[in-house]
Amino acid sequence: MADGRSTTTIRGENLLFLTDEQLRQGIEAMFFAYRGFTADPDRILSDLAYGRAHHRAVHFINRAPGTTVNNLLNILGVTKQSLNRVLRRLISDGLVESRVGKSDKRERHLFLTENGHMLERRLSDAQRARMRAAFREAGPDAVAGFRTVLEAMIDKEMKRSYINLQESGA
Amino acid sequence: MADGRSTTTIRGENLLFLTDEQLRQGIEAMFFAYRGFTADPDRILSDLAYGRAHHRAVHFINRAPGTTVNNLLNILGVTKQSLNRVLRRLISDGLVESRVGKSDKRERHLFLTENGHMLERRLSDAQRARMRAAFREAGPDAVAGFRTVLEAMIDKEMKRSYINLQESGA
DNA sequence: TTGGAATGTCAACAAGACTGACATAAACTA
DNA sequence: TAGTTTATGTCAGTCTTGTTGACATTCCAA
Repeated sequence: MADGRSTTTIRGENLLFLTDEQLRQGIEAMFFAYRGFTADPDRILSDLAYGRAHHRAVHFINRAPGTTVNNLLNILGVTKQSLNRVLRRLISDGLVESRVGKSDKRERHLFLTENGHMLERRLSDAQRARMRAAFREAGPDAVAGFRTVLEAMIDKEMKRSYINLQESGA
Repeated sequence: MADGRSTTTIRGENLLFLTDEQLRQGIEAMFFAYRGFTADPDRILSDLAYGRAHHRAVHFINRAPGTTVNNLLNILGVTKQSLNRVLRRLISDGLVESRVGKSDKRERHLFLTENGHMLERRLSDAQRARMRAAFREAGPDAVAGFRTVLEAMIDKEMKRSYINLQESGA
């Protein structure tokens, strides 16, 4: 399992891409790439004294306008106390609006304000720019593979949230 | 730039994979996949009251035994004070050994102890298991694309650290 | 030999995650 | 209708991990 050669060939297939060495390289690529992935938004956020938590909230509220706090909680995978601190700030700063639900008045539906949309745009433009450059450099086939592997790596528990989001966006 | 169709075709190429919609999907896949990527080690770490910072330190000390604190700093991209706290704990817990440099006594060279190696193995086994499952499911061509895109996403500043590491491991 | 640069340590603080306890309002249900 | 569950918010306290500032030690070069 850990000698790096145990899965070289099984039933005649060439499984060299499953060696521990290849997996280690994948792990390190993931580590460094994620740093790059967050670097540009992080710079914008730190100027505003916001953090990644605010970025995530703004991103998903933009993606699913009117989402409830509870739904956002499930997507972000944090506690309500943690999310609440972030939302409170975004609301008091006028970036997010919270509306009491019509059918169920316990729920709060979340929307970006005009200013919220402006920040979301700034952040996603920066993040997309790097992703676009990477996609262009790698080419369409590599991009397809990238997506395939990432989706296979998503936790089963989160897969539904991810799929719902993708479907709603198409 | 943001309407999702502006880069559809340039010079006759089919650049549909560079639309804002495709980029957004890549961004969300990256977000959810990274959560999966860290989930298994995180569970092990929380039992031991360690965090991701400890995992990262143990990983890279294992990859480059005898590395100096300064070198580790560059790889991890945190301040020396932040790393120091993590290292102090790992050293006092007997997972990492720090040896004063022979030629330059200001430097500390870092090594995993027997126990350090055991923890590293537990963590990387867990992380590799998920990566292996994803790789196997996606197949070798997708894995190649995955690596290509990730490497194109790494910050220029960090590219050298990444390359050095990859070369040292081959 | 002395002053600056490199390296590492300690202290204090902040963001953002966590748990636990509790309050409120609304919805559901027996 | 009374009691329970659900959704949300808040307070308090803790932990990890990032930050800056201050400082000690060591090395090297002017």
